[in-house]
Amino acid sequence: MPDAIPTELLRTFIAIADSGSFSLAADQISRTQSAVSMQVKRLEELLEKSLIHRDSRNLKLTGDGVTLLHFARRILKLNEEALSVLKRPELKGWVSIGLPDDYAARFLPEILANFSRTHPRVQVKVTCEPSNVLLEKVQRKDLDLAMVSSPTPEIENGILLRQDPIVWVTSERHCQHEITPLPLALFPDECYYRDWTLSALEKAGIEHRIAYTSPSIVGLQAAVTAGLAVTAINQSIVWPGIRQLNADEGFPALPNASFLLRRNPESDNCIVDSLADHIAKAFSTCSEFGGCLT
Amino acid sequence: MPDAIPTELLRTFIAIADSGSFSLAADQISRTQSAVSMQVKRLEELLEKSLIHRDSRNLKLTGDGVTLLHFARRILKLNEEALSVLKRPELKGWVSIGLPDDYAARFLPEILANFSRTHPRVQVKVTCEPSNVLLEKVQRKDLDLAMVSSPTPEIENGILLRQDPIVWVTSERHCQHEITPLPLALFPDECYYRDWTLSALEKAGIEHRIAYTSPSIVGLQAAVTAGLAVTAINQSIVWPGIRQLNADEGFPALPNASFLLRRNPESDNCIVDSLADHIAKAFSTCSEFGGCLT
DNA sequence: ATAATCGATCAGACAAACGAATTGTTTTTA
DNA sequence: TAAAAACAATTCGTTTGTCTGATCGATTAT
Repeated sequence: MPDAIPTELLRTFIAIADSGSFSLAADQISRTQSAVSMQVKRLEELLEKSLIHRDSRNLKLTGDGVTLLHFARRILKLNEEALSVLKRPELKGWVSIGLPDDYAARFLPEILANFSRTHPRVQVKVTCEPSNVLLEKVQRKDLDLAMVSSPTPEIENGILLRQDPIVWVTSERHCQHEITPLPLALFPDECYYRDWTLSALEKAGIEHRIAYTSPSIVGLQAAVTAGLAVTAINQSIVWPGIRQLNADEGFPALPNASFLLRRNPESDNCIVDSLADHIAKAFSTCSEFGGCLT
Repeated sequence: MPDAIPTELLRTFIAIADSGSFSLAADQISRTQSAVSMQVKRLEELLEKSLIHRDSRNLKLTGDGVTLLHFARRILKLNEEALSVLKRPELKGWVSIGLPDDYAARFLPEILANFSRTHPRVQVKVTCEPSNVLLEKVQRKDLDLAMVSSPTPEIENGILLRQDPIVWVTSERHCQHEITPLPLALFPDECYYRDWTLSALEKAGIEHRIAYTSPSIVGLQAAVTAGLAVTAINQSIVWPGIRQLNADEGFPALPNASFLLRRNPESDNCIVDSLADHIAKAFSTCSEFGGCLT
């Protein structure tokens, strides 16, 4: 049942670590030197550890001190972030974003829920199209933002959200992947994956046939889950009822894809900034999306 | 220049959100109801926002309240973690870990630095071998832990540290990757990659020759950086002076690999736990390793 | 040797926060 | 419908904690 560490004490501790002196830290936090000294004492008593080694002239953090400093910085950073989020003025307006429907189903609900909670007056227009169509729309300035799958991890005005390998998947309860010729469920035309999938199979010399096509992921999901065909999808959208096929089951490797956020440089208003930041942060910090929550 | 939010207020706020009542929250934090009420008032004045909507009978968080609650939980979690880390008893003893030398160079310095700071009395024995050799050593109980590259993301007694695609790399300043036959730098024998690399090239019908072999990654680094050959390595150990080759440059896709931490179930002492936790946490929270810092 | 700097410590002052009691409102029970 | 109970807001008096300012001892620079 440990007590919580008061934020003030941590702030002071950081000031000391940064300035290397109690007196300078005192200036920094607008307190007297004696106040700083007493705060350190309180902190050390609370943790029952020596944190700062006071030898003649120079201060030095102990091992525990260094450990605490890491935590202190993270805690204060969160604290400041909370304040800046809560203090920022309310945004009003709209922003347009596009992403493939498979990704939309997987990521959009959480992203939009959180975003619209912090920005209730912002309207988000969502467009679902294949990645290449979306990129064209961004070029033509029909979209502010696009979340796209790409064969390269870097594109102009784009930031990497996550590595997203393409994997073979089959039904959990069927063995379609052992049938010859291999029955495939594919997108019709525009999609990279179609080409990648087919050429990978050809190079590997695996006989196959296109058993099912659908312009939307929902169709492919149905076909694969029902055991009509196998397909290749981004790993991040693997859904319940299917399983990933490993290299040792004889399937050829597929290119590594990346999931990117592409920004229209023309639309430089703060609402677009805000949504772009929100998405980037979601992917770097949310465990659901492959990051971590801390 | 925002003030910091006192930890106490956040703790109270969480208690209210969890219990749904000021009075219950008061019990939970061992204060009176009036104290809770006043703390909420202080919090709302500090943030200049209404946080809790008091309508008849039921409390409900406002949008800002929900936002704050997220931050509050994260901050308090960090706070508790800091306390538990600093309060835990000092461990003494040793633990053995193995990992391929390329990963060792990339990840071990930071991991060991942090670990030995928090556990100065623990000695870590490090062994560098190819992944398959390490797995054998874990079987034979010669190692407590092993960090290995694997073609599958799941193995017995193992946890996934990160997806780690295998990628083609060439010198930043040379064009070895355009030469026919393609000059390769490879590990001698034991390594998966050697087989994967060669068979991928054969399937793709790309003429190649082994121009250079080395049992250690240092040798491959030298050969590739100097522009003597190209090779395939895990993406996470890409080093300065080389660049990744993309699918559109005609190179065949390679299997997706995973970077795993394998544990010897026999060695169940708390020192091993401690190092294993430390490594897992480093990969899930440290941006250097592909996670995030928060 | 003297002055200056630094952190620890003490005493007094002040303000912040608390507990207990009270009020007003709403919901539940009789 | 009245009474009781539950809940949060508020007030008041008190305590507690934290700050300032002064002083002390130790170390270093002049």
